[in-house]
Amino acid sequence: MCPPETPTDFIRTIIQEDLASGKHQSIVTRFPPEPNGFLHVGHAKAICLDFGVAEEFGGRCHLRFDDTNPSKEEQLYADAIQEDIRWLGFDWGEHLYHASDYFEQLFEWACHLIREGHAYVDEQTAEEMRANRGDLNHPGVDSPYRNRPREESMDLFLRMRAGEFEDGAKVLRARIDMASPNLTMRDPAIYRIQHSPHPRTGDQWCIYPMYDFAHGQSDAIEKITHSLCTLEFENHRPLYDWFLEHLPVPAKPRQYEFSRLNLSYTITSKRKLKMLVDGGHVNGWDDPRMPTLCGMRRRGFTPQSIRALCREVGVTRTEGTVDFALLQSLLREELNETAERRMAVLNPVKVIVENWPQGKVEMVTAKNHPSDPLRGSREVPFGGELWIERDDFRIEAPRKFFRLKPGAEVRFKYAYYLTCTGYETDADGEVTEIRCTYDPESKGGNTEDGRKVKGTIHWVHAPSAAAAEMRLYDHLFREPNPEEGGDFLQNLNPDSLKVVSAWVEPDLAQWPAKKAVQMERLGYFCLDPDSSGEHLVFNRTVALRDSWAKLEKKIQQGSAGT
RNA sequence: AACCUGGUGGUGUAAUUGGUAACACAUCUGGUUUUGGUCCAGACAUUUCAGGUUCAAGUCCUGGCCGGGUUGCCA
Repeated sequence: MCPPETPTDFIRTIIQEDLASGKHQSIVTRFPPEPNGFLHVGHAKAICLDFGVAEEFGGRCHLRFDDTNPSKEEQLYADAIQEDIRWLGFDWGEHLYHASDYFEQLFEWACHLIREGHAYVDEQTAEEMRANRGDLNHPGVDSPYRNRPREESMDLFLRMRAGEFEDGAKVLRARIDMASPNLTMRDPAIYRIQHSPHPRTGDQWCIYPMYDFAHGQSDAIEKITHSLCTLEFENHRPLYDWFLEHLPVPAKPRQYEFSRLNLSYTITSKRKLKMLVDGGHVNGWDDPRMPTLCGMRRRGFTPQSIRALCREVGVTRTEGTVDFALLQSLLREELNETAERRMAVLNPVKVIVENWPQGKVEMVTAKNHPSDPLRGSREVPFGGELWIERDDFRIEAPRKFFRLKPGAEVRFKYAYYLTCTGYETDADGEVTEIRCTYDPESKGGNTEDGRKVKGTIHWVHAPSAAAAEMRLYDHLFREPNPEEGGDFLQNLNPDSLKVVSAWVEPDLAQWPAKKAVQMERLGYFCLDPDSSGEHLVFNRTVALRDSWAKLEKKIQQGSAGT
């Protein structure tokens, strides 16, 4: 067990110093999603940081929706976002806010800028603005409207609000420096005309503030002390500070940037995720293969494992890609402790026990957890007709294959030792039935003579088994970097979802939703919402480590070479 | 090419602020095991390069090299 380590990183160091120096009595952070899509693992890192530091330092964290672009935002997303944050285990208490709560104040501040000569209404088209902005190597050119009288800008801005102009006809710009080497400082647009109803303010407004004009001021209004965001906003920090300096704001929050989370085999671009959904490459935003929090939840990932991932990767300014295997490892670490064991056969082949008394069914005792006796045990039916994994039997087995093969004796876990006496095949050579004899002296899975039986396999009693659909997942992309080659859609893994018909032990027929289970030797599973009393559906959250698969591959390569 | 920014094992982080590279994942070796799981033991880097300061440099200085971001009326 790992001790409860308190993470330390450059942001926490800054906060500690600010607290120690008395710059702040307590800290306030915020998580500011735009309600235009679903949250994904990348957001989880920001959420863990924003809410995490607030918790650690006894401050608070606000949930604030950055709802400044009504043409893209919907209440549906805002609701889903709240559900996802709560699921991760964080709580904003009373502190739910919206940038739209501040529209009136923001508007006043825009007027203030105009009055001070720090903003003007531009009438250039978007194309003209772009052309006159210059580029990386050339300074921009002043707009012909840049030096118009303040009164004129004020009049126009008021009329913009009054709805006199069409979308895009005019725009309010901050008057900063068209020659700034930082492109975001070249007279950025701060208000645009958009005649679309807002989910919260309805048709009250037809002009909306841009992100840059809303974010820092919202932070100031809420007295945010540390405004944490990802690296792509670094270039915006001078503008963030510029507004705070030129406006009569009640506080001077500071922005700090950290690098976003990248996971191998995963994309976390809202736009591209949407392409996967719209293109039918996945079955919706909560498809268990999606890196969305709702998808991961459905797949069976736990909030703890995602939080553990965020703790492990830390907070820095260096950009990199975290191995997806780390998340899986953390998940297994947790589930190994918490999940009870059950048995299921995914790719069944029949076993007939020749010397088993006709029609007899015997209950054997199986532990619910291998190392935790407190989890108890259950009685599982065993008999003369069983299902085992096709893969646990070989007619001709490679060296070191410890499972069933002609003449070999293996342990049927918790039941008996069985020895393979023969098998049947169909016209294609496919094994249709395996015949065995059992040793009556081996009940429970051991004998008094103490003889060694290396192989142990799982099984399900055929007559009492329940049918279940098992959905087995693999990476959505076959390349660690989905962008490899330039087009992520070309790298989709055609085998990312495999659906199989399985047999499961009777107990699984009433398995509770949301409860993780380890199917012995196969992996961790959970019930899918598609499941019904009639039709069981399980998702494999993550497979167990499989060192045999590696060994076998090596054996094959070795024999191929000789 | 301008501005901003980053560079420590395969990957992600750490290193008492100048004192001789630590942790996790991954990989590989062994051992235990009624899950080829778990668990246990071990292996794997001269810190982007070149100089310099110093008794001592991943940490400081100088100069290269390489990577990322920025030219929305998106956030």
